[in-house]
Amino acid sequence: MYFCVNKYLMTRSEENYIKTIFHLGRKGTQEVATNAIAELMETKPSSVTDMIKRLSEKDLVNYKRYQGVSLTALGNKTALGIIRKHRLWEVFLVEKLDFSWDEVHEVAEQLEHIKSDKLIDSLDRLLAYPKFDPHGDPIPDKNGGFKERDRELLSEVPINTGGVCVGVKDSSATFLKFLDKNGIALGNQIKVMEIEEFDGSLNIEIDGRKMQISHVIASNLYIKANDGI
Amino acid sequence: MYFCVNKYLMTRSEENYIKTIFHLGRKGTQEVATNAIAELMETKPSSVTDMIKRLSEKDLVNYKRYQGVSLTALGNKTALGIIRKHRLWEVFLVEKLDFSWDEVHEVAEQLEHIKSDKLIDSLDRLLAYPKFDPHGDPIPDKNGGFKERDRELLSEVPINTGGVCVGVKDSSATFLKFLDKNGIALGNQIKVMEIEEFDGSLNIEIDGRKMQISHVIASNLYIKANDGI
DNA sequence: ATTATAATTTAGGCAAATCTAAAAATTTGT
DNA sequence: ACAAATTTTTAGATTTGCCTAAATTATAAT
Repeated sequence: MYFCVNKYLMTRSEENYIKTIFHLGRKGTQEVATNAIAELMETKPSSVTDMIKRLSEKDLVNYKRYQGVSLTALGNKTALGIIRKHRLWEVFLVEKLDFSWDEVHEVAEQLEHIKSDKLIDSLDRLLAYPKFDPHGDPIPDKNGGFKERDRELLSEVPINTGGVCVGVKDSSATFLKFLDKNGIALGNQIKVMEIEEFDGSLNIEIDGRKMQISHVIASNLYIKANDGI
Repeated sequence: MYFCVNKYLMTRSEENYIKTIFHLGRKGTQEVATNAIAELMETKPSSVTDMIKRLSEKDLVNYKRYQGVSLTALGNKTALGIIRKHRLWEVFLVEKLDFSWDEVHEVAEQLEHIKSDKLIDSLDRLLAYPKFDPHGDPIPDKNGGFKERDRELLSEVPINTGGVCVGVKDSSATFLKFLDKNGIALGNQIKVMEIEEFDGSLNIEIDGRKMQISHVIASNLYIKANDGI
């Protein structure tokens, strides 16, 4: 068993690398490329190599030169701890401090590095143990466990499918503000009425109101299909 | 007027130095000594000198070699901003997350460096604009204004004086736990019954209950004298 | 299969924030 | 007032985390 010896010894930067490697590792199942990390973190590949070596020393990642990198069990647990904190803080900001969902990310990026088990567990309790963050992403529990919700991209479902909007794939402020402007929010009932062959845009009915959205938009919205359809 | 150009460009370490210089500057009205800063921050005088030069470059402190250091108007405003954040977070931890008053300091030391005006102003609102933190220290408002509450050390008041316990001078966990163990808390009515000549210890009546406390304890408790006594 | 291209790593350097050891300035004691 | 003690600063080194430029390895193309 791991005793998280280094849990409180990690620097901010190390934590950010672990988080990034976790996110990139989700997509493909294979090793994460140095360049991919560098691009996402807006840093240089050489800096990434430096850091990977340090993380490797600490047994947070598996690393062989030129072969990419992957999280160890300890690294994975660490990542889930950071993501838990990030998402709980996001819920706090929206629920308790009236932030909008496009404002939370930046502040949560700072708050996720605060080190105190008691703090985060108390926050969890204050928020009544939420299962999802404001963008519909699942919040790991204190042991790092979480289940991906059963959901599909709106762009992937057939005509006449309806469901509840439960999440966004792109959670950039730009996209979220666009959704606000167009009255699209989590919890809305969405039904696909028609798909335009020409450009893939969709005619949808959202909470009774008809509108047209581009394929790009649809491919960034998750819905949970209604039962029995 | 200052436009706080550097407000969001300050490092954690710089902020900690500014805070320390502020606290040391309160006591005596004169310049703060390098050694005093080093001792309080548990660092070496040479490190302090280095940092002071950097702070001086940024116009946060007045500095002349060998002459000690003092905050500029900008430095003072910066310090008050950090203290505001620290104390608001302490209130949050106690009021919303059920921390005890001896547990808040460590976590608040981390939270005080989070950079977001919206965050701290919303927090202020959530907490209903508290005027004092859990140790009875005043919380600066968003412009840095605050008034020291009218209060006296219990050790300084004459026999038969009574008042409400409104603060502690030493807010170390050790002292606070001692107070908890002995049932002394902010809000208690305290009256000085007798002062022992030999060692300066005090017989007091606290919320109706009689007890004896040492001079050291009394010199770390603030009371607000009852009106009309 | 060999070359061209792309990805990754190494080498060497820089800034922040710290340290130790030594030098310089100030303060104190008599 | 002058030597001794104390305080403060300088000089030079270290660690983290980043950079650029050059070298190395892997991958893709013909």
